[in-house]
Amino acid sequence: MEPAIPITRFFAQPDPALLPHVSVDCAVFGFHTGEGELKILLLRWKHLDTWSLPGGHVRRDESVDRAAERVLRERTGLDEIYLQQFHTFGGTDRGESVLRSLATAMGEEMPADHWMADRVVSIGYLGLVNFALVTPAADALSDECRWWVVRDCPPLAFDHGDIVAAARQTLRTQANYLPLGLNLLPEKFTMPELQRLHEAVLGVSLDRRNFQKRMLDLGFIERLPERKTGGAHRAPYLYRFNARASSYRFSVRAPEGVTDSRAFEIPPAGFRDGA
Amino acid sequence: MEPAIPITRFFAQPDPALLPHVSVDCAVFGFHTGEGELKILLLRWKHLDTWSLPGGHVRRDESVDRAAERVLRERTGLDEIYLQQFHTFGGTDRGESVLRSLATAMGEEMPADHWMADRVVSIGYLGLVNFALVTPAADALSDECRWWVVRDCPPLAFDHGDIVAAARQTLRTQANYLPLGLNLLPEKFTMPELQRLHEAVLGVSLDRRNFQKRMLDLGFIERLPERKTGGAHRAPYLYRFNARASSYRFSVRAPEGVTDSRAFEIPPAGFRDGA
DNA sequence: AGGTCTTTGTGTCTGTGGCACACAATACGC
DNA sequence: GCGTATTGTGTGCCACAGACACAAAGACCT
Repeated sequence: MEPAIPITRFFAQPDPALLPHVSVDCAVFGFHTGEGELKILLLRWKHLDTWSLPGGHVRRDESVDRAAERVLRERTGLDEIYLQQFHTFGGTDRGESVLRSLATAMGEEMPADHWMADRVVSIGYLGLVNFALVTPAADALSDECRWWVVRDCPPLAFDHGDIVAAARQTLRTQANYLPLGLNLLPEKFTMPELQRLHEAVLGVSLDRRNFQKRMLDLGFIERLPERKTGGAHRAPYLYRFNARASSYRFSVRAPEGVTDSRAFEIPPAGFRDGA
Repeated sequence: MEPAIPITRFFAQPDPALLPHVSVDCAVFGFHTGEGELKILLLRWKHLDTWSLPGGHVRRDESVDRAAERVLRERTGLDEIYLQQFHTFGGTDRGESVLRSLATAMGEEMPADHWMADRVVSIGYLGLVNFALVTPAADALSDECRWWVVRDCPPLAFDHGDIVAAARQTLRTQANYLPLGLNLLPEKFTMPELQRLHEAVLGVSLDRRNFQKRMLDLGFIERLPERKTGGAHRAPYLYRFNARASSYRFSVRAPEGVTDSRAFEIPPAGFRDGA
């Protein structure tokens, strides 16, 4: 894809194509159906044993949303990804000094007033992907890009720990009203798989029977005639998300994910049709 | 408060105390109990018949949250304001050329590469204030600062129309679970006043009896022995928000307003206590 | 003073949905 | 064939939202 970029470029003069002081950071979640674990995509910095979220600066010719899409395309190989902005992190010290450590470790020079070590406001994006389709790829500043089980996340650089915590909270609140599995599961899935996904996101155990009823009542999924054979015990039916659910795929959502669809609106109390 | 700042300063060299490319815009809502109208605070640009949201650049020595607080302190005279970040607007053209029109109209010079006309990513904040306590004050670039009935909002500069629309949507989703009136109403208020506030925010009419029941069930307000006399017809009781509700006042909230309190969490489906 | 009108305070009924829990059906291993 | 684990389906209870009835209170009229 991208041509290899010389490392020195990052510690040289400002790149005129990039907008300083603004970056995007993406908390990308995937779900491993076999293990039943929620995972997150992390990068390991070159020469440092430090992990962080995939992210990067915004190009002057792209919107912030597009920047997040580009970052994720480069890290995952996927072109269409569910992405949602969820919060912007703008503290005065978000750990920019990590970049100095990196430069030192790489034997590079970083001027005292270097633009990348300047204060950066970071816009957090929540990404949901089909685990099986992702091919993690490191970037110019990192050695490794791989999935981590969210429960066993390593310490993260900058304030990325806070960003992950906020992303997980966003995920939890949305789990009850959104077709969460739509972007995280393969096309066909079983009810137990969907349930384990919800349990991993919410961090609680759910009643099997009530869960199934609720999922079907939401009207997002439909049962197929086929069953999943091969496993022990009774063969579960396969399900898939229907057209109603699919209308949510790939859309970068407005504030709180509630602007553009009825499904996101929490019904008001005491509502009456009369004017 | 602030010393008067010479206009030319804004069109001179970059202010080293400010962080370029990043700004905050505040959608500040108030509720006029008498009129029963939801209002929003707007500024009119000097020499132009154009209105916009109060906002400004972020200082290098303050967090983004603090910047929003500072802007609102300057515009309203209030020190403690309910503020919540709700979305970041980062399109490639958010209407920065308005600033060029302004400079021209004021007979000022604005260099082609001027820092203020450069692309800006803006972080939107939702503010809720007690209407009666606000003393609107214009800033150095505006002639006038005043309340507008939200329904009759004039066209706004930049993409501020989108920002207001997003803020109103955020308000609507939160109206059902948050002590909305806590920050918008005076200390003591009647049930009809609270209801009119909710109706103004939601844009629907609500059943009086069910509304009262619901509000009391939420446990945020308590009835006082006093009644509001003077008006015609039966004198309504006065209510006030209790300690439980007050814990939400003045906190700049985390993503989607759901991170730091149970009250913001939407209960999961199929929840069970067992591990 | 009594009647009328409007607004507020309180209660009832019903439908829906969440949640706890029971039972039948299916697939595998012995 | 039988036991065990898992899945599919149903039932009852309770809380709550929503529709609606009726009583109480204050101001104004005659």
